[in-house]
Amino acid sequence: MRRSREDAAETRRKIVDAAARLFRGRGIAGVGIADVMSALGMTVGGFYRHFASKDALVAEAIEAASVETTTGSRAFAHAVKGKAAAMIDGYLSRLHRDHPDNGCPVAALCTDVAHEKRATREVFTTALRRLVDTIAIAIPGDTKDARERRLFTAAALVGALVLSRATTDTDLADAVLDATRKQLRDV
Amino acid sequence: MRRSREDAAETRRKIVDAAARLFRGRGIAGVGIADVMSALGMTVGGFYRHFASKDALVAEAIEAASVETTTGSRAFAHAVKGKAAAMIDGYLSRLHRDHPDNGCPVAALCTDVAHEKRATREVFTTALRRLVDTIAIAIPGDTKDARERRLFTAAALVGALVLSRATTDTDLADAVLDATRKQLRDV
DNA sequence: TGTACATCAGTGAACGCGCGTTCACTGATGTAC
DNA sequence: TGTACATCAGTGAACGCGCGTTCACTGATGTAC
Repeated sequence: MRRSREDAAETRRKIVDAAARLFRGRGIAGVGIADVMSALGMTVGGFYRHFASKDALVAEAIEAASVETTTGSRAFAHAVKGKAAAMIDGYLSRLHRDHPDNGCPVAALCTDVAHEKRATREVFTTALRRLVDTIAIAIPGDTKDARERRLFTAAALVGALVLSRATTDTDLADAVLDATRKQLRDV
Repeated sequence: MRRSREDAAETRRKIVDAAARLFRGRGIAGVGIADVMSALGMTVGGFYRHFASKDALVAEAIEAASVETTTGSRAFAHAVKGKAAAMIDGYLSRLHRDHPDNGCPVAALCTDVAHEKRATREVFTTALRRLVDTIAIAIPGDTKDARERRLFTAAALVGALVLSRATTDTDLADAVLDATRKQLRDV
């Protein structure tokens, strides 16, 4: 039956939130519309009152996850002006590694997204820029070197997290995180 | 009809080669058994004379791609003793970025693999070790710092390549590659 | 060396399943008067 | 403010499609004598 506009808007928000969590945790191909809707205790049919397609949801979920993780006081967003160490430690923490569903969407979906439609990849590109902007709080400056160090830091952070998650050898997984944390601080 | 043992062995090799190329290029979920077999001009049925399942093929394809890219004179394998620059330049080249199907399987499949079966993830872990061993030709030494720099370099290389591939903004994609190349050389 | 039979690589159709999407329907909400 | 009607959020089943896997079959290859 019909729901009030506020209820409908809240349902939409809940769909995006659940999708953002599920896609990061199990990959884009690993999550179906039915999974997302049943996470809210709803059935599939209702989904298409809110979104035109799964692709549209994927794009919005990445955007939401990106904003959520880089603004406010979430996870690695503990970026302190001119102090890169705190942000690096947060991003490369075991907590962040072990909870991808709640973490950086750039790290969680970077190879998944390579095979998605252009619109989705553009949202991902915006998410990457947002990550680099967050790093800029810790590594400020308008010099060429500062800009390069931000991009370099982004690459090292994402690479280390992704490799640490993919590895079954827990010693190696921890070593990648520790080595990257230490070396990045010295740069 | 039945083929000779040599023919059969060659077919098996061709299946692994085609799979290694296709999985890297289009992702594990993006490639079906029919795609792999039709790349050889064969039909699906024959596949199961050689492999027990798609999972088994995935594992073997990753292994093959890993060996192929880290030994001999392929792509980024131009590692020169004590000279990291050549290897870094090769790995972070536009050629490598624009041809994932022929490149490092660790970079091509790092988030895909996170949602695969344990056996596949173990093969991936071996591939990561092999990448670090290749880096060890350029960055040798048994000190703690040398070991850390190898893991750090692996993270930065993989992260930069993956981000450069995922980004739609070609300026940003190139900048990530260039910045990482430059910064890694200074470490 | 030659012959009869067993083996098995590859074919092509079929099966079962899951997934994205559609649709007729329900009944509460929103709106026009 | 009250009433009659239109709207539309959500249901649950169905559709179409692609994919991994199976299977009966074919005929060349390998083997036993």
